[in-house]
Amino acid sequence: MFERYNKVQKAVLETTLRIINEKELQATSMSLIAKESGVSTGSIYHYFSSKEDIINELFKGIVMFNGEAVMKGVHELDSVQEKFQRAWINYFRLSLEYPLGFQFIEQYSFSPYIYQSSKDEAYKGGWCGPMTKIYAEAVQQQLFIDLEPRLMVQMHIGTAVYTIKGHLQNYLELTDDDIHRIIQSCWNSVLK
Amino acid sequence: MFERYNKVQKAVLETTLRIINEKELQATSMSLIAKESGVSTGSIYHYFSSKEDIINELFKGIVMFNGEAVMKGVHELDSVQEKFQRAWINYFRLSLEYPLGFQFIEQYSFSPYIYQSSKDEAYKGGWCGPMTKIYAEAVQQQLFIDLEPRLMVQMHIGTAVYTIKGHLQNYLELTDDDIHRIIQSCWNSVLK
Amino acid sequence: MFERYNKVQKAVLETTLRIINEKELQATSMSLIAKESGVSTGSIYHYFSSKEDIINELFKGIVMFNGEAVMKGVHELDSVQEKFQRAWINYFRLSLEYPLGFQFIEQYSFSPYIYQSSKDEAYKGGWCGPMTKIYAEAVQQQLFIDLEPRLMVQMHIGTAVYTIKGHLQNYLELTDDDIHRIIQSCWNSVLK
Amino acid sequence: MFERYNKVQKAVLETTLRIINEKELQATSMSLIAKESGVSTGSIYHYFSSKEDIINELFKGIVMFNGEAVMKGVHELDSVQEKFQRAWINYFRLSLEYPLGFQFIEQYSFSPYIYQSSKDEAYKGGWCGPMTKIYAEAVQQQLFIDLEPRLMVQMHIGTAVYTIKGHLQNYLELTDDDIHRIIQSCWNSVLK
DNA sequence: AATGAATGAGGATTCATTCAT
DNA sequence: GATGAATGAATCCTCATTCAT
Repeated sequence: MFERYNKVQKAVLETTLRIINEKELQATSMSLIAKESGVSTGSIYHYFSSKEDIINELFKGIVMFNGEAVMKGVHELDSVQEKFQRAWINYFRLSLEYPLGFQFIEQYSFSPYIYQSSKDEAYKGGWCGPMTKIYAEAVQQQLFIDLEPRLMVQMHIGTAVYTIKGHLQNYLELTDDDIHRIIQSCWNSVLK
Repeated sequence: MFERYNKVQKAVLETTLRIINEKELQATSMSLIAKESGVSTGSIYHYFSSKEDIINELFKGIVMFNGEAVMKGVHELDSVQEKFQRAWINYFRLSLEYPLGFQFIEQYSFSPYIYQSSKDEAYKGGWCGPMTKIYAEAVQQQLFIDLEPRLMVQMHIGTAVYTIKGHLQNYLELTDDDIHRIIQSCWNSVLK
Repeated sequence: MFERYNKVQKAVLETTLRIINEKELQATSMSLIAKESGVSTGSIYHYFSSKEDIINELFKGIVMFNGEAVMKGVHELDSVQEKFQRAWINYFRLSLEYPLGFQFIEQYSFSPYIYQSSKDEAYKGGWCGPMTKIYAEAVQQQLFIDLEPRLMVQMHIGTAVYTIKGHLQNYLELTDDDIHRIIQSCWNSVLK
Repeated sequence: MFERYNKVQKAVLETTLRIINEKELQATSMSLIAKESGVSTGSIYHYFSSKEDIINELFKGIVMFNGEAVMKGVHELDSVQEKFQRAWINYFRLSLEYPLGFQFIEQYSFSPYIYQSSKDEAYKGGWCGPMTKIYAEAVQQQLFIDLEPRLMVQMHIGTAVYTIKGHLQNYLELTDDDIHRIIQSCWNSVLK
């Protein structure tokens, strides 16, 4: 997930992601990260300027990774519906394959711990922009009702996030069939 | 919001809710709560057993309050669609009127800081159970497609939460019209 | 020396003064102060806002104390020469009786660790101002040569400080006779 | 100022002197010295055995340099008074020309950070010994009162140091005239 | 019941020093 | 000789909790 980083940074980021999911931010101490990653605190501070920096780098790294994964193979497709389906399937698959990344983004994307600059940078490399374009295209083709594309995307992100969260909390089943039906009902929900 | 509690507890809970929204959990220290609520730390520990206890009591208190508010006036209505609409409108109104409570629940409902027992207790007094019953009724009446009611509810909670979040973060507009259209698309999304 | 402070503050200030003389500022850690003063670090931070604050309070406390001691009994005297002699004798006695305070002021009165506000506050309660007045009086009475009083005071502070320092470092003897002769030569040095 | 050292040592010593005057000892980290001097930490440790060693070398280097400068041209002069005046003028000029060296010596000559061996070595190469000889000569010629020469030198070092300090702190003016008058009053202060 | 001073373990971070390259 | 990444003990400081008053 953190292929663009060097070995030490990768170890730190992966360890931090794991601990933060188990224990929350406040219980994720630098000394714990050091111990579990096998990197000394001194070295961590050689590669990251602060604990905040680690969290922000984590955020940006995951968002970038997700951005590529969600849009993978989407642009070669023809119809808006195919793109819509492929992108959302990608999103569900990704989230279920990398639940730690999913939960981290969910917990911290609205946190003051994440700098505005990280959010801005993330927006550029993330998938929300491209997804919004697909919806805009659907509106233009008069497939979708005349709602703000950003609003529709936000609605469906919510749908996806909450069903995935319910599943990861062992509260809901989520078969491949379920996923297809959820995506289908998202499509239907804004169909003209 | 915390009418069932005594004066001191109310002051502590309201102060904590305010600070935690401004500053995050880790920056919400007991001494700050004491100072801002005008209650000494000693007294806080007389009414709450720990900081975790305050957070959990906050969680339960808000969920209970929401449970009543969302289901207000719903059961006197006749048709499933009327109940569906009323409940969701209640939810949007409530969330926009009490954004602090909304954001707190969003941030902490999946947090390890909230005990399982609080979540269980919350489930009983919250609105998810009653809402699920409405959906089950709709399935039974063959209005809705044959999906697990809990899954559908979860989908629509996500839709509502994410549009409200987007609005509270100044990222989306959310007029009364928008809210009605969102609720309508939720209805359409699972319509047979 | 720190009678205006409470018991805990007094213990902390006295301990800090002792350690800082033995070991220097950088080796005077909060944990060492805590251990040696018998006050926990938490309590220290209850009474002082930071390590800097301790050092500054120490500075102000000593300067105030010295200000009173040096000028004790001076203003009831008649002639300028009597005032001059009494004040300087007071200064030598004080410095030899409280060598820790003397050395601290010497080491840190020019340090960036001491806030300008502390220095300003110290100037008001210290003895340099009153001493300068005595010199100005001597100039006015045409006893002293026509040099800036502040410059003459600074010269004689240097004389006193360096002879005391030399003595405290076991480098010079400093009998009562020596002190009288030093004060006499200061008097002579600027005599008209 | 550090001509006897090699290029790397010179760069390290000059950089350290500059930083230590700007920031104090505790803020003068090895990594900062390395960065600002353009010498890697590894290399610094090749030429100096520790941080203490740098500080001590600095101390010795400056004292040696001062020793030569203060006594420059003194011994070719005939009368004691000429030697006295020349030496003290040299000292004032030197201090005002190299304020960093002056302030460093002032701050650290009494510090535990400087080894006794450095102080001893400094004494041999410094100017205090030769200056004391001039005073002893004056006593012998019955020009000066019968005080210990070392005591008198110490008195006048104090006078010089404090007036220079006052000037460097922007607290006192110090014209050439002032300097001459100060030296004259030192002479007068111990004149028989 | 109410207070807030006292505690001290644990937090993030720094930095002199080492050592593999 | 030269480099600078790596180390981890030690730094200042915070904060949940206790308890004497």
